[in-house]
Amino acid sequence: MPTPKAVTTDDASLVETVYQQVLERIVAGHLPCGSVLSELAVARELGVSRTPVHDAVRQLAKDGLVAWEKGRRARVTAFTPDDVYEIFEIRKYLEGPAAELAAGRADRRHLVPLRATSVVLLSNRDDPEWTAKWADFDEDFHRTIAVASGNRRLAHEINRYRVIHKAINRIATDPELLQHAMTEHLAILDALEARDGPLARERMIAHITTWQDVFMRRVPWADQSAPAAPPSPFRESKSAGPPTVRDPRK
Amino acid sequence: MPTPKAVTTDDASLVETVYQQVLERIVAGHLPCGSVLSELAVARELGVSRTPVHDAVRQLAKDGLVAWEKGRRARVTAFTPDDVYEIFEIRKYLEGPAAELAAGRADRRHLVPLRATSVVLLSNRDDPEWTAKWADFDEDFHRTIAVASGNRRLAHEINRYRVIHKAINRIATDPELLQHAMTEHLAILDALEARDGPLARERMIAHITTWQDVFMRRVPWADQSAPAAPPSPFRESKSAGPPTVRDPRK
DNA sequence: CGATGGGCGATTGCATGCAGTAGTGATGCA
DNA sequence: TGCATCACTACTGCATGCAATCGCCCATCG
Repeated sequence: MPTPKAVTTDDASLVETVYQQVLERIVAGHLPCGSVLSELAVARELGVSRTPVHDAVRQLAKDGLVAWEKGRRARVTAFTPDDVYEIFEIRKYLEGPAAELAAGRADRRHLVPLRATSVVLLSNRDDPEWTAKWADFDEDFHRTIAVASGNRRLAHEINRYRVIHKAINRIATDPELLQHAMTEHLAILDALEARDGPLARERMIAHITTWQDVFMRRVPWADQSAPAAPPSPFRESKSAGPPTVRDPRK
Repeated sequence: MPTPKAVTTDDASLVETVYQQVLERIVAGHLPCGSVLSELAVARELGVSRTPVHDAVRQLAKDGLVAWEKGRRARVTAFTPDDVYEIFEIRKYLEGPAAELAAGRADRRHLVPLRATSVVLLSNRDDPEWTAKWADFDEDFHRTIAVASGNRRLAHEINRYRVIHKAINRIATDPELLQHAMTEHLAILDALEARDGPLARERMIAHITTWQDVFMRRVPWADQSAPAAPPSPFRESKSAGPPTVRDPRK
């Protein structure tokens, strides 16, 4: 079969397509955390050769979503509580300043659509697809602020961590929680519109902390299928400090 | 020739080896910014096949050191002044908190060697290899603080930006400048040893700002070989804001 | 009955082939 | 003489082959 079955209506390279496909599968919960990621299996499933899959897996490894085992096998990263804590910390370091910058460079073109969408979202609270729409808005919200910061590389880094965030976010279904998050979003928007940088920063950090607490408390990874020692990149690098239980916050 | 000429005394994968080799060449100034990066040429030069080179180039692209052109050609990233500014900003966002965290978790095992090395370095100021040793120390200094932060992912990200930093750092030869940097290093060490987080953070940010200013002022990329519109990743993504000359600082 | 070693299967790393495409140089026309 | 078009070349993307390695399973031994 020289011509594969054309995974999608390709406009980009196959590698990019495979990357997106695998990423989607990880985020969606297929390819559960800790499961081995067989290049051959993925290639067969997507109807492509192993080469682009190989490349895509390496990309995912760079993103920290896939961990190389000591051999040459790749596993979907199983995030430890430490990982989750660290990821949210870094999000604060990145998105806090981004919010502050965005307040200074605030552009109506950025902010107005966000507020409009949020208003719509708050009024149609019994929409059956409300959760999905909320997720879209959340995505849009953080991405817009990142872009509005004016620092393209910062936006790029924030986006990288949003991707990771999506991979560990399987619990955001509690309506009350989402409602609370929406309140925080609006508070941040207020600060942005008022061009109050420090306030925007503070509220963004508080917002991320809220979610950090939620994730750290619910600990959904504890009762996952993963047996005992789930793999994770950035783990085996340093043989230094013991993996002590981390203090909740500074 | 089934067995290539063994680039190095390989212990890791070929891809990793090639990655390091190319990275080194970029940092060293061979493979100047803006030059096309031919997979075939690299493969021939290193005596390996195209496959591992292809993988390595993709990795470098993920790191932002290589930019894909519209076709499928890769070029060594030519950093614009905007890029350099942004990179240093992000370094502040990452290394500032890292310093603060490191102050809180400060471990003698981390700090003592740093101070020892710095003392040696300050006494042998007429060592012919002083500049090289200084660079090593600088590397060690920032990496140690990153690790001492306790946030492994943060350390990883800081390291990523150190790599980029090395790629654009071709001017750090002014002894007076290095001397000044050493002073700042010591000031940061003082704060760390005093376990004063906020002060360490502040001094780290000031330190990075110093270098940011130096890089922005000397503008070494202006008289480089690159003709006019040097390519850079993260550039063509958004068609939004005009690439206005950036304000020096916030 | 549990642990350890050997054999087998599966999978990955690297090399190479093929085809498509972009870049480049030459040539012809205005 | 300058510009546009065309053909050629070279390089990259993807597929596939080969060999090495790793994991797993079973058999044998303590």
